[in-house]
Parts: sequence; C-alpha cells; structure tokens
Amino acid sequence: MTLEKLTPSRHSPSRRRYDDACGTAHALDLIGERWALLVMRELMLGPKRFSEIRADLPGISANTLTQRLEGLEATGLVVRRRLPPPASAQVYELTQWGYEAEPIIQTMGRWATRSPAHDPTMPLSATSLMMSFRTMGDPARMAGFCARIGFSIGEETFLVRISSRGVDVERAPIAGAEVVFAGAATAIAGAVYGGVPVAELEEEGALEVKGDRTLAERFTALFPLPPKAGAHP
Amino acid sequence: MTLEKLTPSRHSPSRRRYDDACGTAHALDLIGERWALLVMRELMLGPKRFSEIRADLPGISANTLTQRLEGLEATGLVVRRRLPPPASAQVYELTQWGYEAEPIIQTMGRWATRSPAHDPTMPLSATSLMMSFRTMGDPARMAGFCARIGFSIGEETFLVRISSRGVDVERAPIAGAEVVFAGAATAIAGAVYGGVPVAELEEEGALEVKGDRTLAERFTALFPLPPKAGAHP
DNA sequence: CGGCATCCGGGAAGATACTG
DNA sequence: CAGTATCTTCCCGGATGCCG
Repeated sequence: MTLEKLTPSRHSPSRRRYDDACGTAHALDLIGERWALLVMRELMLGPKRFSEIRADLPGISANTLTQRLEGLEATGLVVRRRLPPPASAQVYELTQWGYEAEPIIQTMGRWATRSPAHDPTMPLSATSLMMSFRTMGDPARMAGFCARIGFSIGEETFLVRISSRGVDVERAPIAGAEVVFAGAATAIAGAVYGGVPVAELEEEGALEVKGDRTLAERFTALFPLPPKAGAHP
Repeated sequence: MTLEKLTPSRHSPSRRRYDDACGTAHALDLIGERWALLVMRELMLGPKRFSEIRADLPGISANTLTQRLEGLEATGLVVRRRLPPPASAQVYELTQWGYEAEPIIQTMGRWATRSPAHDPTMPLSATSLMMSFRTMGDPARMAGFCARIGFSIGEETFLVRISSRGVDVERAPIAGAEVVFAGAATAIAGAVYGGVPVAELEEEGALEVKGDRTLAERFTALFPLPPKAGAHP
C-alpha cells in the first residue's frame, strides 16, 4: 500500500467555506461558526479577559473559546492586548470593524424575540442584558423620558442613559445614577421582560432597588416584547 | 456486554443549543446551523422547488438541504406547499415570520462587504444579486432616480423598481422595463460591484443590454461598496 | 426526476484533565 | 488564570439506493 490517502491531510482545500460572492455568505464565513457571534457580543461593551468571556458564556469549552478567539483575531475582528504592568493581564478587544457588527447582533436579537420558543427565564449574561436595552427600547415609550439608571451585577457596574437621543449603555461607575438595580441579570430581566413586579423580586431577595423607586418602575416598562409569530404562510 | 451504549441514542437531551435567554443566542438556535440562513435567502423572493434551491446553493448536498428544510419547517419559518394540479410540484415558501428575517440577511451582507477578504468575483445566485440591490442602494445617489430595470438571468426574470421610496425587487415579467440586463448573475455583479464597464462585458458576450443604455450605465453606479476595514483597534 | 433513508469518512464541538 | 492535550460525540458532506 504505497498509495497513502493524500487527500485527507490536504490541509483544508477550502476550510468549509461557502464559495459564494454574496455578502451574507461571506459574513457567515467570517462569523458563522458556532459561538463566534456570542463571543463578539460579550466584547461589545469593552475588552474582557479569557475567563470572563468563558464565565459569561455558559456552555462554551475553553478549547472552543481559544479557537474562536484565534479565528476572530486572524480575520481582524479581535485584537489581543496586554494591560499595563500593574495588572498585566491579557484582554481581548474588538477592532473598529468588530464593533461595527453590533447591528447584526441587534437585528438577530430583535427578530428572535418573536419566536414562540423563546424562553426569557434562561440564564443571561450581564452584557446581553445591557445590549438588549439598546436593542429593545421603544422610542414611543421613551419620548420625554430622561434618566440615568445604574446596574450592579456581580462585580460589574453599568450605566444606562436614556434621553431624547435614545439609549446609551456603558460599563462605568454608577455614580450619579438616579436609581440603581442590584442583583443577578436574570432577576433584572424578569422585571423588564418577564413582567415580574419589582416589589416581588425584592421580597425574594433576588433584586435590590436603590433610589427613585418610581423611576425604576417606569424604566421596566420601556422594553415591550413584540407579539409572537404564528405559522402564517 | 449487556450494557449497550445508551447515551448515543439519547435523542438529544439538548441538541446542541445555547442555553441563553439572549435573543441573539436564540436566533442562532433557530437559524444558526450551517446553510440555514442561505436557504432562507434563496426563498426571500418567493417560493422555490427543492432542486432550484439546490442549484442556487453551490456546495450544499441534497441530504443537508433536506435536513435544513425540515428544521426550518419545524420551527415555523418555512412551509411546504403543493402547487395546484397542472404543475403539481412541491415548493417551499417562507412564512410571514420567515420573511421578517430579511433585515438579518441585509445587515450581515452590508457588514461583510467591508471585509478585506471579500471576493465579489465568486459565483452568485440570481436571488442574492437581487437582494443585494435592496441592501446596497445608496439613497443619495438614488435621489431623483426613477426607473424600471429588468433582469433576465437563466430561466428567471426580475423587475427592479427604483423610486423616491427606495428599491423594490420582485420576481416578475420584465414587460415595461426601460432597460433589460440579460446574462449571468456574475456578469451583472461585475458591472455593478466590480466596476467592469458594461460595454466590455457585452463584447465578451457575457452580458446583453436591451433598451436605454444610458440608464443602464447610471444604474450600475447606484451601489457603492463601503471602504475596506483595516485592523484598527 | 424529486425527495428521503442509510451508511461512511472527516472534522468540529464538547468534556475532562493537565500544565506553565 | 490562561490556556493545552486528549478523547468522545455528533454534525456535515458525499455517495448510493429506494420509492413515488
């Protein structure tokens, strides 16, 4: 058997690409692999470390995360950076072009909330919750609403500013916020998307609201979910 | 060995889902499998038969296409319909909710054209070319432009109407078009996106333009590609 | 011919354990 | 903490064959 199978070791003549000039197909070549888009989602609010990403992506294996980060770095969507000496840790950060993928994440997220199978009680990362505020805010309900809302989730804090210009979200200290939600992302999602009364969550100890309680109630009503899709041809 | 491996037949305790309440993750559960979104793209301009889809998706296997169509049907994005007796063929059609996925396809397509690796000379289906007109039309350049452009690609014809309300595309007879492009989708893409002069394509026999030639030239200039992304952090 | 069932090979994803 | 090594599972793609 001198004739070994040469083809299999052919290092991927076309590493499973769609050979298609269509932009959508090319996008799938770039970010269509499993987990890729969710890794990018986790970086949308700023750089993160390997283990932070991993912790916020329940179910991804270290192995797969390594591969995705390598791939995204190779295509120019992510850069690996080393923090200055005091905390010389390595972080991953989106490039300019990487950040420009946010509309993809938003469009997909908005569309999927119409799914009858969507279950908003599942685990949720702090980043996805914050991103959802950018995506799901209803302009009509936000008209005339102007507030600074703080969120304290685990070790992180986020500041959400709502104004006539829309929703602005950043990972930042919550100083100056008129009201602060403190608790797990899932609990906050329950109040905003699940229709669970804030008071009830507080009784359960799942959520703590500090500051203007009325403002908190009004905030939770700004993000209506669209009607579920039926099987209409 | 009475102990057979029971786990493999375990009908997917969690058939590789992201257990994540985030809408984006759920969207990936619905349409994140390989080929799924491209199958939907091919149906965006109306119902198609199995073999039409297959022919327009170079590289998909019959097996995989069957699986994707079954999956999309199960989730309520596609319905299978039988045409009335004269041509009693089976076709696949998007549901209302399926059609609502078009912004996802557009957003991804627009984003990916910034990729340095994007190669617009690859094969392209007629549907993706038509969809790209909806996506890539530049409002500034279309201002005051009003025309009906016909396309004859293989067996199919498409009618594109450009007006102050934007770009409208449908699979329809080309009667009433002021100008008609006849040729392969790749050739037309060369004229519109590749900057190849129409006259040159005609000399090669790759394209035929019938009607208002000046209008044809103006049309090809309506769809500018965005600048390529650099690796800017 | 259109669509589906089945088998097979390769490779991606997942789980676990281990190392600098 | 930040990954690597290894093994298993299972998805994808190709080929073939059945059946309407």
